[in-house]
Amino acid sequence: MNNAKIADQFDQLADLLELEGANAFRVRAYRNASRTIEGLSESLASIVEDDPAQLQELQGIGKDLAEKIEAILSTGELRQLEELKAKIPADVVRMLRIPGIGPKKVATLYHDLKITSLELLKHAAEEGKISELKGFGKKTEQIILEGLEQLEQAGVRMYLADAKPFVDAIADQLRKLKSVDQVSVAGSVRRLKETVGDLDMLATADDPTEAMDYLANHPLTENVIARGETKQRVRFQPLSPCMTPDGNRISLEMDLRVVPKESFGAALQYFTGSKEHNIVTRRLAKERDLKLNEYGLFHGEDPKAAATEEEVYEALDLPWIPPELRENRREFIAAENGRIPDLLEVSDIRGDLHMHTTATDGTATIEQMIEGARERGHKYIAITDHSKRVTMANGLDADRLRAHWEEIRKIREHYSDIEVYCGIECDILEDATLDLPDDVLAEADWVIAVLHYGLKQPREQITKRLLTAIENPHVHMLGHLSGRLIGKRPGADVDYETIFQAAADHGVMLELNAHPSRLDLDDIRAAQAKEMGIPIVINTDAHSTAGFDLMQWGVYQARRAGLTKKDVANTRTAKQFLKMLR
DNA sequence: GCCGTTTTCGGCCCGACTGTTTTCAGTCG
Repeated sequence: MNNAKIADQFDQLADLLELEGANAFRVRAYRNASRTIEGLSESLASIVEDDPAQLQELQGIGKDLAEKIEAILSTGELRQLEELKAKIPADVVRMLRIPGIGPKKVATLYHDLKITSLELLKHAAEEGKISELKGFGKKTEQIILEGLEQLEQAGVRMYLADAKPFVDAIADQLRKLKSVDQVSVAGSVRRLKETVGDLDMLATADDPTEAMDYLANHPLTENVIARGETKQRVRFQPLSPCMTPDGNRISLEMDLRVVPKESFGAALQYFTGSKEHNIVTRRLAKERDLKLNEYGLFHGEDPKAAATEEEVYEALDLPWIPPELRENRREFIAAENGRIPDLLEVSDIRGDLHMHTTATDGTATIEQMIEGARERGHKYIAITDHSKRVTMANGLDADRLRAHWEEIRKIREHYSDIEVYCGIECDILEDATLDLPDDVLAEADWVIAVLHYGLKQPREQITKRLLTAIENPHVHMLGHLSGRLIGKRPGADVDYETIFQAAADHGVMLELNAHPSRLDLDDIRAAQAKEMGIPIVINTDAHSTAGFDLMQWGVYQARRAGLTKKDVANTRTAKQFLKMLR
């Protein structure tokens, strides 16, 4: 039973309690606990094994929830959850996912109309039975019918890499409007989350009409969902490309908020979120007898801070907190201790240590890759083509690999301003052996060990395979660790705690693969690796020279993990980097 | 259900917008 599953049980219980009309703060307690658990770097199982009393030291976990965690760990389930699941049909919980419909309305539909499935809900709406209920009307019926259509899409998120250029472009367009003063992207895009659900935009203007009209009439806008004095929500036409692995197009929605100039900082702080972060900032305001909202920080009617984020945080006795860290994980503790990290920048990266050439599945030659890396200012690179098991990519056996390295050695003679290492992306086979013999690996400057096949093997076997690689003295780094893709296709089931401990013990580095759909090391795990002192390497896995440009997405992920220049190995000079190798 | 320089009770962030209302509850972020 891992942390994610326990967190999920608490989330499910929160949904069900909400439907039961439980105290809203009790529901929130479960959701808070779930979030705390998700953000934990240590597993609950090992905490309990160590000392169960430590559970109650976790944020938002008291006596009751600590007992529930222990019960889940020992019995594999949560009794209250099983009881409520038996009582309330799963489709009733699914109804909560319909936008505009919440727990109160779902409970009414369930209790008064005995609607127990999505099918019954559809029929009831079509027959006009829902609008007869008190508190419901024709419009609600319409919302339900439309919502049912979109239920498949609900909760679908888009890659940051797809969303960000789009939102940035809209921001630029809004900036050109006469009446608009400042514009900033906000929400999860500003926080650089790896995937985003909807888009948030903030503008300042004395009169919001022009900005709102512009967005409402934008060629990519499908329809306006809501429009008020200061806030407008629109749905865009389905964009391509989109994030779903099966190629579904998704419609994005954007909130545009327009506030007066003098409120820009407070509004940006509010609109950037996260919601959990804001709950804390507002509580901190309250403790100081102040009130924080999107218009400013007020003492009674007196504005204390509003124009910039910096002054809002300062008035709360906090340093400015980078948006990437605003998740109410550890940023407030860090801020109080003056330990907000100086986050990694793209320009800090000096080398890229994972790339392919025409020798296997790359589209550029060795020379072209070296030239491309030089153009981007890299001081060192490793050419790491595939090993033979990856037949699809024309993987290299020992003989071809040695010839390939010989060629690299010849070519690198011509470059004095960039170091080029002879590397290999060596597969860890299903039987927990490596795809190339030790004597070949020993000749390499740089060895990446990766899983490509047998990702569905049980956790024990996957973990054993990774341990084999870590224990091989020639392996320097574990490459895209889990094969994880964002979206529907799950990665391998890995015992991260064991792997990280072994990597720390053996001096093996971990890769943060910068490909936007394959950010293998998520921010929580990257933070954990940092805590354990394991060097992280951010690579692009470039298959062409254009592939080098993916580096920023890995850096964004690293920033969310709170990583600094010091935590990332390939910010070092070539000489320092080589020294770090075991 | 959690939490405590208002610590074992009584709080728990705050405002915009919509739909169904006649002053507000529900939902959302």
